[in-house]
Formats: sequence, structure tokens, C-alpha cells
Amino acid sequence: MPVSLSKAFPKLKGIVEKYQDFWYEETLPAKYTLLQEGDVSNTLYFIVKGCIRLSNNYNGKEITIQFFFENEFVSSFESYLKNTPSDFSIETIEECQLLVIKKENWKTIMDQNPLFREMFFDFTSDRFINYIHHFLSYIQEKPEERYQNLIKNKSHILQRVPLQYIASYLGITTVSLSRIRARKQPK
Amino acid sequence: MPVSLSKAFPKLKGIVEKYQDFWYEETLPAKYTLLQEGDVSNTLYFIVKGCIRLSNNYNGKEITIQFFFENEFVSSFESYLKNTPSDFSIETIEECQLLVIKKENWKTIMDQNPLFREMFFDFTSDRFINYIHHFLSYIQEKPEERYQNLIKNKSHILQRVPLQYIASYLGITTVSLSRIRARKQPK
DNA sequence: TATAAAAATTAACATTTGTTAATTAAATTC
DNA sequence: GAATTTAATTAACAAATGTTAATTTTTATA
Repeated sequence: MPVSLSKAFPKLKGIVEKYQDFWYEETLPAKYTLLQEGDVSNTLYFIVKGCIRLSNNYNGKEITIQFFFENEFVSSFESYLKNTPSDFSIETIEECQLLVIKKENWKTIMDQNPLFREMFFDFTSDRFINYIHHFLSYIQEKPEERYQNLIKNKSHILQRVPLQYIASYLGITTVSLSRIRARKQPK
Repeated sequence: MPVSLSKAFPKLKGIVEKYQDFWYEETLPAKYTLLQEGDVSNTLYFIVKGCIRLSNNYNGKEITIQFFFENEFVSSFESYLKNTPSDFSIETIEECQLLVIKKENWKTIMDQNPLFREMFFDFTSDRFINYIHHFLSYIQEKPEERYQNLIKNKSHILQRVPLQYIASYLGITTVSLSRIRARKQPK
């Protein structure tokens, strides 16, 4: 049991302990693909340490949709919940220490444990709301404003994530991001 | 009980009949605001007849996020579920015939009726997946491609919805939409 | 540590959208 | 049905991003 878990996520800690055999730990190197776009997801990850991105490839262009950090669940949810081919790939950015659970075991816990059900529902609805806000920022703001807001509100992303992923997250090219950075931080 | 409901949504029909007192019907004119951005949503609508849009206002710019038609539930879900001020307004486009249920009654049914719970969960996850795809189209495609795809895949929207709303749905100005239309459908 | 590979920046030009304003078309209402 | 309002289109110019390519910087690794 990772030490950090008990501090960060006491609820989950209890559940992992109770259903010990259902969970396992995994340490994976940077740039490791956890799920390939097009495959059906049957694994749910919880990040103990590290940083992960969820991306989509369209005509050879890879776009990062979301970043995940410590104490977050990661999965391609629509694929995980509906058994459909995933629209997204999931890849580690840094070396990651993960708690892993397979879908069958997850289902068992979901059926048996109202606390976990509640926690998971909270988590997915937060994720949904996250999506909504990210989406709104896309349609409300210009790339440059999105970058400024990233600095203001999500500087942890800027500190840990390579600029190429940030550019695609902002919906622009690395070239354009460089220009914005040069423009707004003179000297 | 609206006649069309039994055909289109037999599941819901049973539930509406069983919990008759919880639901009421409403007929509202075009351009009627069902929910004002900033207010907390406590109403869930089901469209029997008509067409509704969900929008967001940012610095005076109104952006349409989604359209809803017959046999769909409509609400500002994050507000409805979390009791937070809504990021969106909800407004009729045409005259609408609606089935309405207030949150307290909705909660009662959710608690008592697994069938409704399942139906509602299916509905919200479909809505989530919808969002994801709409979002992906935003970051993958140019406005012009989005318009072409709208013609190809969602022509019912084009037929029923004024172009100003479609422009904002595509993330562009009406001027730009006019240009695209002039460009791609010569003569 | 030197070498190679990958990432980030800069430059020049093309393309597209935004903006403002004028014009035409369509819908509303008195 | 005439008058008024709203919606859609067109035009001209400004502004921002995309594209391609070259250059510099950083990171990885032999």
C-alpha cells in the first residue's frame, strides 16, 4: 500500500485494503502507452505518483485532451463503461506509480460497495464538469487567452508538461505557442 | 399523457404513468427562456415536441453549445446535479411541448425506481459521450469541415435551426458561416 | 563527455477568420 | 399587406494562426 495514498485519499485507502486482491501496483516508465486509441479499455488506473495524458489522433495530428496527476482516476471512460473502441490513447508523461484495477473487479466493488459507487460517481461527474469547462474555454477564448489562463490557473501543468503537449492541449501548433510565449513575456 | 410518448419512449411512459403526480406538461412559445445562466437548475425537461438550445454567454457573446429535439431530456446537468449556478442558459427555439419534473420528485423516482435510474444514467452517459465528440470535432476540424460534417451527419439541425445559432455552434461568426456557405455551394 | 536525437524557437508567407459596415432577404407585427 | 424589425449575406481590411523550413536549445544515450 503506497504511503501517500492514506493521506491523499483515505476513502480509497479503505476500499483498496478491503478488496486487496482486486488491486495491484504498477510502476511504468515515461512515454509508456497504457491504452491505444481504438482498443477497448478494461482497466482503471489511479495515479499514486506521476503524470499522464489522454490524447486523440486525427489525420496524424495528435491532440492532448487532458492531463492527469496524483490522486486522480484515469481511464477512457466512454470505452470503459460502454465497451466501445476508445477515442483516446492514454500515455504516461513521467514515470508513473499506479494502482490498477480490472473491470470485472471494479464491477464487483461497484455492486457491493455504496461508498465506492458514490466516490466513483462523484469522480466521473467532476470529470464531466471538467470537460465542460475545458470545452467552454475552447469556444470562449482565443488560444492566447487560453495560454494566459493556463499560467494563471493551472501552472502546475506548465511546470510538469512538455510544451508540445501543452500546445496541442491549447489547440494550437508548437510554433504558434512559441510565438505567444515570445509575444507576452518580452525580454 | 402525450400520445407520441408511448411510441417514442415506452420506458418513460410507464414511469410517467406510475408517478403521475410528479410530472406535468407545459407548452411554451419560441424563444422562451427555461433557465437563465447563473441560476441554479431545479427542473428537468423532456421534449415531447419542439426544439431547444443550450447556450453560454461570454463577454456578451452568446454561444450555442447544444441542440435538443424530441424525446430528449434537457437540463443544465452540472447545475441540476450539484446545485451550482448554471454555466448555461436554456431556451426554446420553436414552440415546445414539454414534460416537466422538479428535482425533489426526480430524486424520489431515482431512489425508488431502478429502471428510471438506469435510464437516466444511460441518458447522462450518452450526453457525456456526445460532449466528447462535439469537443473532438472542435479541436480536430476547422470551422469549414465542421460545417460540412453538420450537413452530412446532422442535417436535421440545419433544417430546423436558424443560421445564427448554427454559426455559434460551429464556433464562428454568422459572417464567416455565410462565407463558408457561399464558398462551398457555388450557384 | 561527445554525439545524436528530440524539442523549442524564429522567420517568411499563405490562409482563414474576425471586425465593422453596408446591403439584401426574410419574418414579424401592427 | 405595408411597415418595421430581425436575419443573412457581401465587402474590405486587420489580425492571428497554420505551414514549411532553418536554427538554436535541450535532452537522451552511447
